[in-house]
Amino acid sequence: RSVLKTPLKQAATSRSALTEIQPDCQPLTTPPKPKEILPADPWTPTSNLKMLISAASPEIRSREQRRELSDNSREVLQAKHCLQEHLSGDEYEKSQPSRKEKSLGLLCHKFLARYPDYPSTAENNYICLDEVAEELNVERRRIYDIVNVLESLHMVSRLAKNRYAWHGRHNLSKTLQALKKVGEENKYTQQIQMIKKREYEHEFDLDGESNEEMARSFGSNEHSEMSFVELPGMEFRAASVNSRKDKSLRVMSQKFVMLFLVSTPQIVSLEVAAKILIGEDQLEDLDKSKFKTKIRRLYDIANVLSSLELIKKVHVTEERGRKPAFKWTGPDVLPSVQDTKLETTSTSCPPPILESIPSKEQCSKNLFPSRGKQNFTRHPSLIKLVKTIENDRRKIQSAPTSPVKMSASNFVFPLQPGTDQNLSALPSKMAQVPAIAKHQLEGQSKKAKELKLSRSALESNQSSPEVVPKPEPPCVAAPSQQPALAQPPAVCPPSHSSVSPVILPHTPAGVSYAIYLHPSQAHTVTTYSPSFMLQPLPCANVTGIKSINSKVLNKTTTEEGDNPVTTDDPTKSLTAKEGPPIKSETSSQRCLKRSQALQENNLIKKCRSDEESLDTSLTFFPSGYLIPLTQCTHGNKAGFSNKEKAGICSLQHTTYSSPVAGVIPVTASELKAVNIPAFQITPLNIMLSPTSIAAAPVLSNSCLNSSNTSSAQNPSSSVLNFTLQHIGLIPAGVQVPANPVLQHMPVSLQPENVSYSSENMNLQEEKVSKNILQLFDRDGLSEKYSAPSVPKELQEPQTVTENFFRTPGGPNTVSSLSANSDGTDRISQGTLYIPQRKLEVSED
DNA sequence: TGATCCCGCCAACGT
DNA sequence: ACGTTGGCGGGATCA
Repeated sequence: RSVLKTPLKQAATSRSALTEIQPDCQPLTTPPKPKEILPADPWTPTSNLKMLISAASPEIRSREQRRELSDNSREVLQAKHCLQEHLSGDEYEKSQPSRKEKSLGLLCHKFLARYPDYPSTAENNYICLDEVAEELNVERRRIYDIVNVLESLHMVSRLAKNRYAWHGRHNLSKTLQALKKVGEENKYTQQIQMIKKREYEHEFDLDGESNEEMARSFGSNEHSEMSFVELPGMEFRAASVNSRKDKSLRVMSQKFVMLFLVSTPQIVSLEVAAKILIGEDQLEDLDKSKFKTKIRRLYDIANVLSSLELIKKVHVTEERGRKPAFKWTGPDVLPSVQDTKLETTSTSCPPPILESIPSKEQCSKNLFPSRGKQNFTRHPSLIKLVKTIENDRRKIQSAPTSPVKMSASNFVFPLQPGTDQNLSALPSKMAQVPAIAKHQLEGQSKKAKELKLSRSALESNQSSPEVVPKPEPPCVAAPSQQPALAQPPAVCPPSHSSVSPVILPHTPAGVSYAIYLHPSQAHTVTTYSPSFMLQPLPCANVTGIKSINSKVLNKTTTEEGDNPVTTDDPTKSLTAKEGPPIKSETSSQRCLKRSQALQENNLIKKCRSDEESLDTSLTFFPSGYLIPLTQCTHGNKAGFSNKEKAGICSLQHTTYSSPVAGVIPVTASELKAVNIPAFQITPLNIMLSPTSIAAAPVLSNSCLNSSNTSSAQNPSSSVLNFTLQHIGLIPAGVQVPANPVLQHMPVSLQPENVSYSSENMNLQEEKVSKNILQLFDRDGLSEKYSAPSVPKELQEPQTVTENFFRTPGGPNTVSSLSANSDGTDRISQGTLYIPQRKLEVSED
């Protein structure tokens, strides 16, 4: 009896079942907060279907969503109750959700249906886990599963406990690019090949040794540091302590995705994926249970990825049999390029080191220098510091974050006192700024203290702290050749104008850092630094190695056969070392340092951000995370030639030079005060907290200029400035532009959408101004203006693809697959060539 | 049966 | 001390 119940009650039921074990049902699961927002959709047997359908069409989805949101509330609640009552007695076998109805995939669909793929900045894109869980009638645990993988794709980001920000697919392409890069760096392709090869050999007999060897090579390979490609670590905080991190679903998810992006027929079997992922963690004995567990997790991930329509389940039939696998159906990840007009666009793994200016992609690639768990290595004091900071930040964040039941009101600038959004949202409200600012700044002094502390801590930690003369974070990879050139991604807190806030962890020669701006952050984040991420660029290893590898690979191919890979095999050695011995060492060290540096940077950033804004919207990126680089577009080699220039972030360069952003040449001195990150994004949308604004005066100005708006002109700005100055947030001389108007630019303005060609830029510019005008026109702004979907013209090709693949029943790739899978297919990435006997992919 | 993967215990983490 | 996250794997379902 307990079994059959209304869906709603189901949870309860199951719990009761457990009751035997656990008398108290509630206690086990975190008690659902009595949230009122009930499920917008009463669980009807068809609700799932409905959801699915709506999910299928973004338009419909959003429409529905809106509707639902609008009427959720009491009525719904009551309805629900009624429903419950009714149902309770029935024989709802049907509703008895057969397992499938409870599947993660479905749940994910429902989850996704709640949010638009491309949310406008203006909308309220917050996700409250409690609410969601309740509305979807699932335990929170399940929501975490979903959110975690979404997080790995940067589709959401955690704001505070129980709260996430929804970014939708805005960052997707960037993220994927970054992941691809990392995947390439990690040599996933090769690993995959190895595994396949191994399997192949298995067929014959070679297992034993082969395995061992595999393991060995594998191990060495990974050991090369990927162990922790913790790209995923979106969470900084967690980072500080995290222990579970490496196993995290997030990480796994990213890695999993990488596998797809890296492999040629973009099909990955669970088995292979599991092996690789396991291998990474530790090439240990391929423990059966471990393997099994891995597979389980992969299913979880696959389910949500499937819901996102990034992959789809297929079956690969090989001699051995039919193996479950997944095929990438997501957007093609372009190899970078298009944006880098000026630069060399090396598509596939260009050698970072030598590369003068890394393209955006490259940056991403560099993001995750393979490094071991060094991330965890940070100095204790740092950790502590981080924690402190983080905590502080959280507190701050959570406060303003109050539940705002805006669920229904998503859009629009909710004016909540104390929220930066308010500022940004309503220009007219600028008058309120002072008050708000004050409010927000309450903790300022405290923060300042912290900052100090943190800084000191940092310094102490730093073995050889370098003060970066220029706060500019270089987004470009520094040429490895220049050892001395460490690019300090320093972000300096403008307000304090401490010149070199960023003490760069001194990096070993050749290491450069890049700062990546998370596109999504643009809206959420305040101006500057917080939004970016410093990345160490792994320069040393890729280039040379790669070429070597390919060579080797070729060789291997030739030799390919039964012989297990022997040590002699160049491939192996390469794999293991990842380059010439000397180099490898260096590189590893670098990696380490880099990571440390990264962390430090992050810390710094955090501190700053903390200091600067109490704002909830501030988000920091953890070092380990892969963050799509918004615009590392024009690389500038020039910058690297000398140290001074080095200080300037290519990003900035880009930014400033970009028409869109409003080009404002920044002088070194200016740089001090200004911050890079704010760059182009600024024009788009920045939720500025008073503080943050203060922080990036220059930027703002640039933005304004570009938009024809002058900060100075806005009366509000003066108020703001006054306030800020008064409070001491900004130096007297500094002017903070009030450009709230700009903050809520339509999505299309997002950096990622900015095309790099001049024409496009112009286009964008136009668009921007238009938008701006619109903004001005609307006095209220209180209404959500329709979020402009990204104009096709502005979209990158991939985007199109993305859309395309969404089409139900889209092109089936079978045919294309077959092309690749014929016996001759070769691995494009230049890895071991492993004969693949007819691969048949069957879709379900 | 093997492929899937739901469910929820429970530990790490956070406050 | 309690709430939040989320690793993990038993074992139920599905195909």
